[in-house]
Amino acid sequence: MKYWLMKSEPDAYSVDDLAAQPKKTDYWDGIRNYQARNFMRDEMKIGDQAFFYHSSCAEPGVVGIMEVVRAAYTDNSALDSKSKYFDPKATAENPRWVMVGVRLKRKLKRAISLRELKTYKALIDMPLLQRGTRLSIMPVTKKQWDYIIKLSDS
DNA sequence: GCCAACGTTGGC
DNA sequence: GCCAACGTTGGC
Repeated sequence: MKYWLMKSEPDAYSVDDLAAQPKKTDYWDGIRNYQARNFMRDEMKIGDQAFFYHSSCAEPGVVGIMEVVRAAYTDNSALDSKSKYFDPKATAENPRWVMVGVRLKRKLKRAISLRELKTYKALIDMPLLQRGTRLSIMPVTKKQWDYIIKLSDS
């Protein structure tokens, strides 16, 4: 089982939006970056755990815990000319983009801000904290995962 | 709103 | 296949 961090802008889709879905389950669409797509397509499996991360907002940080409930499948928003995620180069034969199904397990008892994450030596290697990293989906090690869970629960 | 960093595009 | 131009991300 692997661990992940998935970014979303709360103005567009927040952890509370996911919490409001039936069974707190939804799909994670709109990923238009190859490296992030490849993580979903090649490595994400049912049962994997993922942090819900709020980006581009007043207090960026980790806010929730999700579980992958469906492995990668076609992101049809790429084919929908009315979608904001429309990709003119995507075709039915080669849709290019995939999404996964996710379920919110719970919100963290205490959100862990980016500002706080940066203060811990144990997390120094997280890609999230590396200068210039813009990946919207990135792997998290078990150590980092456990460390953040402990922070939020204590 | 600014801007550094990075990814993608497209002319050559 | 190079690389300049452009668009996007995302923290601040």
